[in-house]
Amino acid sequence: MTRFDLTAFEQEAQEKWTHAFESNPSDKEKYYLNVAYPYPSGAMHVGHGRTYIVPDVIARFWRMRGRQVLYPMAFHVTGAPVIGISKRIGRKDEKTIKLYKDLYKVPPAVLEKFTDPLTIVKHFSDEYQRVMTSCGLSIDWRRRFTTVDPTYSKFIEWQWKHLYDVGYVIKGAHPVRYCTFDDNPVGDHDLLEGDKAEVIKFTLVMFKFEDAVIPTATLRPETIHGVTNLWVNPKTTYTRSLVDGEPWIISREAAEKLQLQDHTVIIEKDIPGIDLVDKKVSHPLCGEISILPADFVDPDMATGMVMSVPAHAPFDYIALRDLQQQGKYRNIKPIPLLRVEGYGEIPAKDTVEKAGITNQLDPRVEQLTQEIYSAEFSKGKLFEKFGGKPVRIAREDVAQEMIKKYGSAIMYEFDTRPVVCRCGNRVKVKILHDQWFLKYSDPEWKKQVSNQLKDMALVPPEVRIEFDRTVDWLKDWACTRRVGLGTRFPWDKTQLIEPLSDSTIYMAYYTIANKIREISPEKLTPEVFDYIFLGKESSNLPEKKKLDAMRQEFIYWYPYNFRFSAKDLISNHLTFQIFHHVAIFPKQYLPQGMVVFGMGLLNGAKMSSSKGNVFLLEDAVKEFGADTVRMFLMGSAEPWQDFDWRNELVLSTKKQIERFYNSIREMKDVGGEPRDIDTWLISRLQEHVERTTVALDNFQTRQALQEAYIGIDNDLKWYRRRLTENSEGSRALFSLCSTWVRLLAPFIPFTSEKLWQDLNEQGLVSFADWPITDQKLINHRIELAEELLQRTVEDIESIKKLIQIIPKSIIISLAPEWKHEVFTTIARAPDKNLAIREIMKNDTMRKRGKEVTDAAKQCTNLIHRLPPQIVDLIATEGVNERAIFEQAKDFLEKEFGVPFHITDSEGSSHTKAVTALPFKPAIIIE
RNA sequence: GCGAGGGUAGCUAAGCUUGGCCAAAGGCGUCGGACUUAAGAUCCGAUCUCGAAGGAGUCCAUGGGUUCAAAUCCCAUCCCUCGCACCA
Repeated sequence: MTRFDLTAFEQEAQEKWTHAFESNPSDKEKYYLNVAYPYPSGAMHVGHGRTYIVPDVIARFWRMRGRQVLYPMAFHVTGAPVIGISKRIGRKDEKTIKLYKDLYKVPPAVLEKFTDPLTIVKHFSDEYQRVMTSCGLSIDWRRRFTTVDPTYSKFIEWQWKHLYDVGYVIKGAHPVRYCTFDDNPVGDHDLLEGDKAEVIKFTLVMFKFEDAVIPTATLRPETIHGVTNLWVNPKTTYTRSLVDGEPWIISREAAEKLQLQDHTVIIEKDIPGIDLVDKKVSHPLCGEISILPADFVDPDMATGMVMSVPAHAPFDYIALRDLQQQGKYRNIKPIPLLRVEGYGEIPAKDTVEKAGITNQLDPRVEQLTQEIYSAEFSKGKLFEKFGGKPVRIAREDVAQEMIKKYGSAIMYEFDTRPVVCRCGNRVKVKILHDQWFLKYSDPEWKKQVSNQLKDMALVPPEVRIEFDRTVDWLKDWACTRRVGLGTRFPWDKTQLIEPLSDSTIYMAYYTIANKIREISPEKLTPEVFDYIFLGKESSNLPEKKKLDAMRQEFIYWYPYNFRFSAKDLISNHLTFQIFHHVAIFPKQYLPQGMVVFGMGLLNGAKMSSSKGNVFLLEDAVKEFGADTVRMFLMGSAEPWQDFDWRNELVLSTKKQIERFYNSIREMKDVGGEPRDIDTWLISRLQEHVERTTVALDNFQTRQALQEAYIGIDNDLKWYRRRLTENSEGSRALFSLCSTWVRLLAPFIPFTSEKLWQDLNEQGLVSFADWPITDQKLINHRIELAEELLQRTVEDIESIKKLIQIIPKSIIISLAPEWKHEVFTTIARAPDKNLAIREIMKNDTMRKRGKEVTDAAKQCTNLIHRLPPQIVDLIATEGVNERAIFEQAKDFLEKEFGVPFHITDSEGSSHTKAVTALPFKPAIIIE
């Protein structure tokens, strides 16, 4: 007998599988599923494992159900991360070296070559394939590619030509976070500090000052009507600068910033802030006012000069109050300009006084500002003399008017500061020109995507809302980059197509990836792809025969049935890919469905390579075996839920597999005659098959495992208990073995393959027929009988435990016929509360009086406690309780070691006997 | 802040869509027993409280409400996770 040895099973199965999952078009109906391909810049951890094992289980399930299944894989190597990694390794950055050497276990000789970014992705692509294979993923590896293959680039060029032709690739200007030291835009991950900072658009209100202007930045241009003064920080040095030829008074920081925002700036001279105090400025909308000193003014915020609206801005109010308390500027009064529900005439005054703020540097002032800002924006209305419009409308109108008439400009600034690049340099806002966008804002395009979403299956259904919202919210997407790996942007060869934009329709590329390699890249003109994917004929197509084969393959596989990915990609990739599909492919080739995954935890904490909190997939496979890893990952949570990897739990999964293996090996050769309990076992099995199938149909891997493993295992426990002495069961067990192995084959394919062979079944279990439910084998009568027996045994056990006497005999006392009538009447009644009237219409019942009403109450109670199917069965088919207990007498006496008597409760002298109910006989222990 | 999801016994996790099968599945842990020279493994049993009869009491983030009946429906509050774009 072969011992349980997962490693041996793995080796055996791998040999048989070498080319088994290479999939070509056939007569069978297809099932095409794919996953977001990995970016191979590091080793796989168990979180990745689940991402690829879930689709594998589904692939194996449908393969067994007779579909032609395609599960392909490729590698996304586009983008900048590996560039950074290779640089860091090049300059011997300790943290990086440690990560790659110790955690990812890259041999020193290989690590040396990691100064070349392509070597990194090549190394880890191979490793990914090796580890994925060791997990038993049924992937067609002939279709593997990377996104920097010349052939793939040709495909991307074709895709982009289409997008361009329909006007979805556009050019424009765009404010970005920019590091002047790196001379590059910076993303969140490039930031040391300020990763939540957003770029905000300010209006510069231009105040006339001598021969120059003082620009003050504001989000609330409509409050110009309430300006009483300007603020200057007396402790800061300002500049007089020529901005586009016009003299502006701005902070030193502002001068630098404006240069990045399409202005030419020449600093003429410094002006100490103190020198500006008490000077006069004017604006047509508020007249002449003074510049006052205030410490809260930040020279690094926009222009470094602020206009003051003390009636509506808490900062302004407090600063002014502080000055006035010193006896200065007593003549300046806050000028209200709008009314907002819930506040008095001067909202800033109300809130500041209510909060008891005494100092302009109090951190709470920031909160108050936010509060008033949103209240006024949503509910505020300007006074009649200023037009009477709601604030949200007036704001836009005034800004427009100022730009048109009063020389206002736009300035971009962060909402929170500081924002610091990884290089240590301060990040600023720069307006990028020649920036290319994908026009996701296009209403028509959005509409097509929404419509397609309606036709798609989304798993779990809750994510639909999130998709809809994403489509709604999506703005234009900057789609080119200056650094990284990838395909050159066709309309500006100095730029590259950005990684999230070159990975949107590659699922179509998989269908031809193995064949297109035979054609040299330079022959792959857009016309070639037009033919393959869109069926568009044109003259001089090269290698027509091969193209035809590819066209056939595309038509066969496309559209894909399901795409799998983690939930964090909903707001970008998963939605992008629908955009691109609807823009390029006709309706019949558009995506059919998506399955969204949860995250992975390790011992309760989020898995993260950078924090070292990872468990490598390869180590897991070596330590526990591939089947164990698979079964654990599939069984611990449904795919869309977060799962938590804990070694001790994984270990118990391994024991379960071993128990399964041993069970099958013990049961397969048993040859006794089948009896009622075998009928029961096989009947129950039908239901487990049904439920497992439904669960997998719905991608519920956990639910499926509970049915297919625990459900059947529990039945077997009862079955063994019910066997008479010296019996190991019957030959019915063989059919259970065969079914059971197939049910678990998608989850634990290695062990299943081994057992399938032991059962002397033909071929690979990976391609065996998925079990189907046989209605003829379902026997409700016997199931009901066992149910009654199980419940009675449980009751006896719990009574025995409670009364602590050593029983000499046990009497099962059955309910009389009239109680069955009561039970049935109530069970059938649509309104259980009215059933008692129905019963009392019967003369013989009425004569029994209170006895009947009591029984009715008890029956109603019992009916509510029993599963509805059971109640139905009792009511429709009835139960011959006496026969059941007589037949099980031997079993019961064996179980409890005392003689059993089956009697009728009617006429019994035992006080307990009256408690007998249908399906709940009275139990008398003596 | 905005958007989405979630809070269930020592832990983990079903169930809540379609209120009564719910003291609430399964797993882990813990305790007891069997086996064993012992340990481990395995198997059996127990695991909210009370109870010498299968029952009762309290419970499913918190506080209200609807209902004969609520973990499940409604309202409010508190807490947690994820996404928010030039990044795979």
